[in-house]
Amino acid sequence: MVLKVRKNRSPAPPSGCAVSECMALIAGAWTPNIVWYLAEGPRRFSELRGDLAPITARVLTRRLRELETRGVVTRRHVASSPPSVEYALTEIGEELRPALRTVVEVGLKLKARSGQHASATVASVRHVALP
Amino acid sequence: MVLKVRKNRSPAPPSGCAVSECMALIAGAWTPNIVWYLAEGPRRFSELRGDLAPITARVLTRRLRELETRGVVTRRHVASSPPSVEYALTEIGEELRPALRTVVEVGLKLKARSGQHASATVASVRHVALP
DNA sequence: CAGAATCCGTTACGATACTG
DNA sequence: CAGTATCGTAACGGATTCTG
Repeated sequence: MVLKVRKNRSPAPPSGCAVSECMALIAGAWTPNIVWYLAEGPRRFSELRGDLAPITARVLTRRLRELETRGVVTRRHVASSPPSVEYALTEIGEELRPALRTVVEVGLKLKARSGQHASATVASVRHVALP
Repeated sequence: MVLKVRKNRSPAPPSGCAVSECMALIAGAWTPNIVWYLAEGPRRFSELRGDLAPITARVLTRRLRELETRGVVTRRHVASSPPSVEYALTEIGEELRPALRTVVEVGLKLKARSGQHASATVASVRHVALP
């Protein structure tokens, strides 16, 4: 399951806007998903790759680096064999959880009530374990 | 002030993901801002254009149509002179407010503590009236 | 006023191959 | 395992022009 935020690209985005820059935290098709999975605890790179199904290493790396730069996640080398890297939410990063939860709840609500194949839709909602 | 969610484009995004589709609600560089401003009450097209500063009519229209389709906002023709169109959040759309508020709060927190030009940054935060 | 239509630059993301 | 390098594509958004 993926927590994608689609279509948020902005080639020449509006600047000088405080709120915009805040939303940039969860910008990217995969970013919210990454936060979502990290909310369940620290996780290694390869584990995240597995969680996020078809994501490519390239994208995952980029998003994690960005989140690290912004202070949302931490990156830690683990001296195991083979060596791995562990990512975790920072204290402030954790605060994004309720926000994501809310958006997902609203999304599910809208999905359910947009009638038609509502039942089918709801049925197709795989384990959306709200953290 | 703009509430942009940047970099969320996805030319060939991961599909079949419930959570992804939920986050798609606030996808787009301007979408969160639109919701943000509509949270203060119904608003006409031209008013939103003014609120969202440099946004183009084309983009605003697209995002509003999308939000309308998803059931986040309503569109209503007003028979005034000149005629105008009024947009408003739906009941469910209103529920996105706390989520946006949270993200903005976290963003401001991170911005403030990422040191360096922190004071300058904080000072430059114009009226971020959390609705 | 509220938009639709066109053209176009930018870039997030995917796919693939390669490295320490 | 955890990336990095290159290439190609889709679509977001900006600018401009035109219409009901």
